[in-house]
Amino acid sequence: MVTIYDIAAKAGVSAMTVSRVINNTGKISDTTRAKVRRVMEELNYVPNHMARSLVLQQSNLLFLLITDITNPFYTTLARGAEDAAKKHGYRLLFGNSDENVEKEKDYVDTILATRADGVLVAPAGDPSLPHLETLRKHQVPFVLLDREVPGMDSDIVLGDSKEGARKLVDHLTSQGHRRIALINGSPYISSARLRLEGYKEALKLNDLAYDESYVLETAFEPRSDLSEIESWLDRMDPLPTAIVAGNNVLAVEVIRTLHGRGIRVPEQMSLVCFDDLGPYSEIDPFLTVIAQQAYQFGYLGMQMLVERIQERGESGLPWKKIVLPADMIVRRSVAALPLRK
Amino acid sequence: MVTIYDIAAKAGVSAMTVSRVINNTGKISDTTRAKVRRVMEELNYVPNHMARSLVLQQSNLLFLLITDITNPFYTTLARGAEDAAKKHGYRLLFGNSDENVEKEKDYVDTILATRADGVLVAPAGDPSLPHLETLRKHQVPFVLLDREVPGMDSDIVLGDSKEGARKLVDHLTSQGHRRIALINGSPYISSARLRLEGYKEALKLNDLAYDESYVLETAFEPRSDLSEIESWLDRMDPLPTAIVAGNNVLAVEVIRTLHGRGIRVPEQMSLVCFDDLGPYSEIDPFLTVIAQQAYQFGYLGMQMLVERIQERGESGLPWKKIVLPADMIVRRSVAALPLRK
DNA sequence: AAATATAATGTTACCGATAACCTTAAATTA
DNA sequence: TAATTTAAGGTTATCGGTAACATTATATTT
Repeated sequence: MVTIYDIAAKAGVSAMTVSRVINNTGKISDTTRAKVRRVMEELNYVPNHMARSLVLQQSNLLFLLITDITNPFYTTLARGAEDAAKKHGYRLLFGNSDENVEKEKDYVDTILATRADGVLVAPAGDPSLPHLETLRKHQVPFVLLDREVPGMDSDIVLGDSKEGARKLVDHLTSQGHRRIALINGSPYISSARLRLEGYKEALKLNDLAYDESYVLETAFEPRSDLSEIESWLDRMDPLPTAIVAGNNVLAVEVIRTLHGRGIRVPEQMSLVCFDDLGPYSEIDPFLTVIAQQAYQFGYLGMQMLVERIQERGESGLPWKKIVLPADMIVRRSVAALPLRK
Repeated sequence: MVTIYDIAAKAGVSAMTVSRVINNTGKISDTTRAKVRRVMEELNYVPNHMARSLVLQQSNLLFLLITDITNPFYTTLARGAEDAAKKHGYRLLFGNSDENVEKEKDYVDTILATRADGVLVAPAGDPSLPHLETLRKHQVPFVLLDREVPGMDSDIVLGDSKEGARKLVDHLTSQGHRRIALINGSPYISSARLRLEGYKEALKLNDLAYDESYVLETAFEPRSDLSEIESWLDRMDPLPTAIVAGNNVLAVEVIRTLHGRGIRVPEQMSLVCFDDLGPYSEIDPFLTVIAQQAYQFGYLGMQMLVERIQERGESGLPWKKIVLPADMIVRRSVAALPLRK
């Protein structure tokens, strides 16, 4: 590896002069600058980021931790974060925790070890608390995305999950549905809890009874094993006429399972969910969804993060919380039921 | 930031002893080890990865550079790479170049600067050559994914693009199609070139004339502006009865454009493409595709990369090339045409 | 002409860790 | 008992940069 000392020797100057040329600091004669530049090109010099960060005590690196890299919600969010980071001159790297608290911990270690200047975290869930505490303890600025973690105050960008769930249920009841089931993520994830709450509230407001057997709490990330959904469907008697899915992944798995049983959507079962399916929903605009503004989650979150970093912990501004609206897109996955009674 | 010197002072030992405890090297008494460990926990010590890498001359970090983080092909590939990296005890970070050679250069700089131990690269295209040369010059082991770059030999994982294109065209002709158009990625991308070649060859074998106006060479990544596709459709006279799309993104854009014109797929236009739409194709198995084994691209590529790294450039084994088969999944996006003449 | 300022560069110490070598006391062997 | 191992730990130099201070020659001011 070529170092500034190699450059210095070949150019007949001191290492410090090379450093000055690289960083455009101090006073350097044009002759020397040109000479050093030439030698740098000749030897293909690349600065050693680690040595630099070590002495400067900052890395200029930012991280984005997402929980499911195959989910269009998070990849769109990533694009937003990327654009905002670039705008502010930061480098952004991604990590994928796979909704797995262990992997998340590994990434937090990597983040601390590489002395990242800040992190955007979509936490795996409530059990992420210790990781966030670690970040806080080490004074790494972070902004949470999509999910709150009880016990941890911070800047955060959220979607209006409760309102979203209410809208979905209201839409279903407006189409005549009265037996409405919910398949949701883990109760250790704040957004899942709020969606359940919104669901319950909307049922009550529509004079519908809450039936525990109509609710399945499982995982937000894709599973190859659909048996949990299968047995849930077996358990419900009578079957609901409509299902609310806590996110896009669950919606897809429900559809797969239903298709396996020859149940068609929406003819025999209506379905709505949170989060769109990415650009691919355009092929066949089918699912009625709460289309969260994924790109904004990333973009606004990154903006808050950069502000925090640049403020350098001096002022201790209060934590900011952005709640993005839950907009419903009505498409074709809900059947209108004949009014009964 | 807590350092080993803080630990050492508080534990009443030397920094070297702390280092030994951390790395489980040398001989340390149980008493001392326990004492050091306790202090480390008390002070929430996290090793400084940069200082460590600086002296060890290796970072234990691997990178994966993809060109479109919103494309399920690449995210699935990323999952494969991740799993393989984890299996070998490496940390993996992601970068997204957005099919943009400039951004790709930034990432290459980051990679060099952080002294990554190796990189998995899906290159943006032929103009990526200088970046790869930079990596080579700095002796960073890398494995190419999905695309060849003329002028650069290396380990590589490819799909059988030519064969894939032939299969798609053959399938279309077998259904009676004789006017078959192609929308493809940039000719500066090897896979796009091979797909065009396969398309031409298959036309010839089927006794169909090659008509230049039936081919549109554009970009593989999503564009908000569909006017290029619009004017291509305007230009073709008569319209083709079927379109081959060079990847999933293009297929989606074609569908959007066609829908905008009230042209239905497959009733009025048949459509096939490379790469599946991720889990979401399961909702409505619609598009007939060449389903490349995205996960294997990442998994096998990572395996080759790790082998290269561990071999440490000593033996200079010949470059390895893995060509994954092009398997077609026939679904419903192709209409059977009545036989004419 | 002497005093002072300034441009251009060099020297030294340090960031946080580890390798390589060194020291010391206790344990083992001859 | 003297000689030799061994266990347990310390010292020093180094990785590749940069901040802070020092130096030198030239230019400017009085």
